Amino acid sequence: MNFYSSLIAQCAHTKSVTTLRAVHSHIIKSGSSYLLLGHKLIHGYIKCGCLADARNLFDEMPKRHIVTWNSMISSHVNHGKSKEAVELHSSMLVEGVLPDAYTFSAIFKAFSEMGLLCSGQRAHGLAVVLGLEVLDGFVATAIVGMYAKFGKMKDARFVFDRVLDKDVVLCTALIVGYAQHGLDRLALEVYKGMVDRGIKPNEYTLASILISCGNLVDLVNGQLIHSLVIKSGLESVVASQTSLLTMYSRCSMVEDSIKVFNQLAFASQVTWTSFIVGLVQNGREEVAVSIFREMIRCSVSPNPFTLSSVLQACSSLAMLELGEQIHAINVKIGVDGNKYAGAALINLYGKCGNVDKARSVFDVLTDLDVVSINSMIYAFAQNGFGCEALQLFERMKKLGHQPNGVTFISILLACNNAGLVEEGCQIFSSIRNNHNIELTREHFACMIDLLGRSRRLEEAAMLIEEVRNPDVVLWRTLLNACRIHGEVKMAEKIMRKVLELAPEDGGTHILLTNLYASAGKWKHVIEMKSTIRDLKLRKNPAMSWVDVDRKIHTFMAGDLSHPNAQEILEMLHELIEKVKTLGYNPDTTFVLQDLDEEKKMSSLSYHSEKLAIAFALWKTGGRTTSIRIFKNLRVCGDCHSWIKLVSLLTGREIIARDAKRFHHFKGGHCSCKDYW
DNA sequence: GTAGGGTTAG
Repeated sequence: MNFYSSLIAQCAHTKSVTTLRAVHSHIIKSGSSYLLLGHKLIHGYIKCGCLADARNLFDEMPKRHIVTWNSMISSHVNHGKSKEAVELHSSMLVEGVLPDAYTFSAIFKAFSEMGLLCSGQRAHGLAVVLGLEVLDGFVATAIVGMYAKFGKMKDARFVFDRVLDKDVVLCTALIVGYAQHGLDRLALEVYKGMVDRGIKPNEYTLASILISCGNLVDLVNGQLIHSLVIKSGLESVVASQTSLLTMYSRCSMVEDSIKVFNQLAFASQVTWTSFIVGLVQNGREEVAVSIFREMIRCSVSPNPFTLSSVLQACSSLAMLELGEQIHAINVKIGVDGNKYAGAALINLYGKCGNVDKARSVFDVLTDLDVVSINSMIYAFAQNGFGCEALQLFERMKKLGHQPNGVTFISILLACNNAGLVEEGCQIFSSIRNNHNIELTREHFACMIDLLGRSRRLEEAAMLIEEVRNPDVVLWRTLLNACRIHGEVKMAEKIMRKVLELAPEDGGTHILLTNLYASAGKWKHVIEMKSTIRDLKLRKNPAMSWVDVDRKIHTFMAGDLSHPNAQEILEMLHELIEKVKTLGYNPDTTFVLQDLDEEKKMSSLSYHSEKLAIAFALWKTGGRTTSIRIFKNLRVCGDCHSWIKLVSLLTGREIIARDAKRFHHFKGGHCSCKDYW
């Protein structure tokens, strides 16, 4: 018997499973009783990490000791098998074995991981009855940790306060709970209390309290803790360094977080990620991208946190190509079902006009939530896919996800961009009846735009009256609607309002100038232009750019300085003549200058988007099926009808992003259905 | 013969 015992102990120590299994079968053959050796074998299997072997043997045991129950439960919790741990715990109670302090210290974590609050509360009750709740520090910590995970901080605090012999681990558990639920002042208070009582914080405590300092943008305390980290000799501990980085970047001290990162001896996956996250949050996207590349070079694999963050950077920088590479990484490391990385990818593809790709990312997400669904609705909305947005909106409700304020902004934008006026009105009134959603300025802006553009100007104006302190953006939205419908009188009235709010706003002056110009009121145009000059307001020059063979080519209206200007002009004139045979008739009302008809015509021909498209068609020959152009202002009506015909003529898909939205031109039609 | 706490996200 002793011989077997020492053999098992040796196997457990060296973690040699094969030998352990051999010893196990030897014991069976020898006919020895399991009563004593079985427990030893189970512990051996657990030490080797073979929970399945341990469980099989455990189930065969005629009598099971509390120590073995505890080991079985805690090892399952530690291996992320909380479901099995909870089941074991129930069978233990059914067999009439009372839990002890060891059982409790393990089982509460399993309850919180399984989201079983009621079971946790029942177990807490039992711990009270057995007198183990606050007398044993381990048990108290486990209970505090469980309530903290459920966000029940009052319950956590209630248990904490009654523990007489508090130690650093118990205090840290409470601090972490507060920090993770935004109760950072309470976290600091507990921290101060523990220090006053002479309990020395360790790396776990400092890592958490730094996060609270960051959340509070409390640089003073943050720096104080930083010096404590150094004094305690914890500089080489990764977690405290990670928290330091995060603290500095939340306090907008990017340079300090870069300094911490550069001084690190070792960076874990989480450290790299935290650094990248901080850089993106502080608008340092380029640096974030280069750090990400370095992380990959150092063979540190990214996780969904990293990927979603660097994808955000790609979105801001419109780096579609890098985004596509990251998409490939998502698939490769098997996180393409992750909602965080997925939502970031959907945002990127949506922003770059690739709705099909956004949709294919969305379709493989495993765990949908409101935010990831919102991303997809927004991608549809941005690109004028109104019906698809509405369908998804219906589906989300059927799946039991409550739409939030962002959902409604996206869905109203979808209605707006697709000209779905009635649907938009219906949804808007449904938000009014839904008391869970607070109507914001953005909802009103969308609705005013929708009504205004469909010529329901009075209704739009009434809506503005409902907004408390309406801002320039709202008035300007209405002003733009007046411009579209040539409502000069109303526009002048609104103009006065706008100039009260923002007397030197350039955009407003330009809007009114354009309105006068399209109504042919050239006298007023001249007056406005001199006002604009006096105010030193400059209109942004119209500009388009196109990415051909990974190089960006920029075009300004009438600007023929491109090295290939000759070829571009030839292509442009050829296109114009060809689309004329398809019915294109240059519409000079879009020329906002008082020129004669012929000059107007040539000014129209050299709009920046026409130049960019002509260039892309010439440069790519027949190589690509789609062309993507970007414009800083809105695409004009003449160019819009011209591009539609060019898409028909050349059989290419032309995707244009203007200042407001996407236009997908294909086979002579545009996704905006001529409503924008 | 067993046990408790940490850092990254729209």
